[in-house]
Amino acid sequence: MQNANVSDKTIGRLSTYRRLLLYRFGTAGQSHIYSYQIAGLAGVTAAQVRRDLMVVGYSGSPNKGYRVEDLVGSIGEFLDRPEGQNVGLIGIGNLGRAILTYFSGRRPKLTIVAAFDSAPDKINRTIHGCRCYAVEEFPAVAARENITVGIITTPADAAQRVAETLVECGVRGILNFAPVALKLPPGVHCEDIDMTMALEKVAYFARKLARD
Amino acid sequence: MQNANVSDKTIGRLSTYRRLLLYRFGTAGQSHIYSYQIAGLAGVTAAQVRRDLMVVGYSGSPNKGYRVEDLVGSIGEFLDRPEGQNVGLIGIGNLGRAILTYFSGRRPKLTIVAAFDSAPDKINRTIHGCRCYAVEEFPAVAARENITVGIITTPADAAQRVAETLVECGVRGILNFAPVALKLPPGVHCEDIDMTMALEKVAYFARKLARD
DNA sequence: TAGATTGTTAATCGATTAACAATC
DNA sequence: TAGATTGTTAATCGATTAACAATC
Repeated sequence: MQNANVSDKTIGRLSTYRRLLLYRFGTAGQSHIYSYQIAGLAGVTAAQVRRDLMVVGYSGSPNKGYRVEDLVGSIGEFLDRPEGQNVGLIGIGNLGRAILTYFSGRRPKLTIVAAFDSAPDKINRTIHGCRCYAVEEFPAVAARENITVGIITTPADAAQRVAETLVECGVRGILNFAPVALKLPPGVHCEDIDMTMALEKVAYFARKLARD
Repeated sequence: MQNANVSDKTIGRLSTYRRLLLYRFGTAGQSHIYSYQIAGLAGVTAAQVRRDLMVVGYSGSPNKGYRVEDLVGSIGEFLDRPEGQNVGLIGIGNLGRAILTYFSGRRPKLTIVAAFDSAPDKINRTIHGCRCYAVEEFPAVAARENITVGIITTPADAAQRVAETLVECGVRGILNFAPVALKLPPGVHCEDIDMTMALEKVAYFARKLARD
């Protein structure tokens, strides 16, 4: 298999490039784009962009750059599963609901097909087109809806237990908003988004920069 | 000035350690803790923890480890401004509202004191104890409330303009949820949280791991 | 062709890891 | 003391950057 281990950061940047191209393509509509133009939009170096794009196997043309349409297609072939992937969200609090709204229709190949919570008053409803279930129903729903990706927006103390359920049901990718380090077996990829940590970091550097 | 340039990642981990200690301290209540115990909770190595803690200038004791209470205090002295810092949020959409709720009362030294939007129907209200203003009022409110940190939850096309306003008003730290690379002058720290990118990354690796 | 770009290799940089000395 | 831990230095690792050859 080619490109057996591509850097986590490279995948992230490819996702960013594609979105910028889609946005740019819709408005400006230029047919070709240079690495330095993508770099300017994404806030990275042109060499970085070229190196990342080599990973997807799409070659640019010297002095003409990259064809926008083909490039978007190639990144899509590389990043997406053609038939799409279904996502389950666990934890229907304020953050969970915001994320349901945020991702609704944003990426055609990634759909949040079901949401789960342990509180009885939150289940058997529909939020932004997404059906809500009890956590106990996850195995059945995951199998029926073919859920391969999970988003955890539960409180910290419930996250580990939820993660274990997800893994047991065949989920290999987890986006974790709970502020705990999940203990997961090998073969499961977890991406953590810790908003409290991010805000404290920003506050620290703001304070430090203000002193100078 | 000692420790002139501490790694961005170190600051983030220190924030994580503190929260874990506060959580742990409240429930378990042990007076001392070893580096490997913190490491286990945070998902890093013990050597990493020791190196990070040296940055805050708090020394542990061989064979006894770190005093939990003193350690939390030392990290606080290092990370926080004693009188606290005020935060402004711009963009009162679903994500903005979720973040207002999420940070409400979570960190005593960091308070979101005002929210801003351009839509008339969203201003002059109070959401979770936070007053909402028109974006044009930002300079006046920021000066009055001493806002030094900004959270951007606007759509992508408004983010750069908003960021420039923040910087003009003396904000030195920005937490950016909009999926664009903000062009900022030196002396301003920006932390990006790109949820779409994170989900696409997770989906990619889930797909890749499922193939193996 | 000349010029500007792309693809590729070597050098640099920074953070992490591992090994060791110091300490209670 | 012996043992287990902490603080410190050197080695490793990986990603990024810079330099260069290839190409339209």
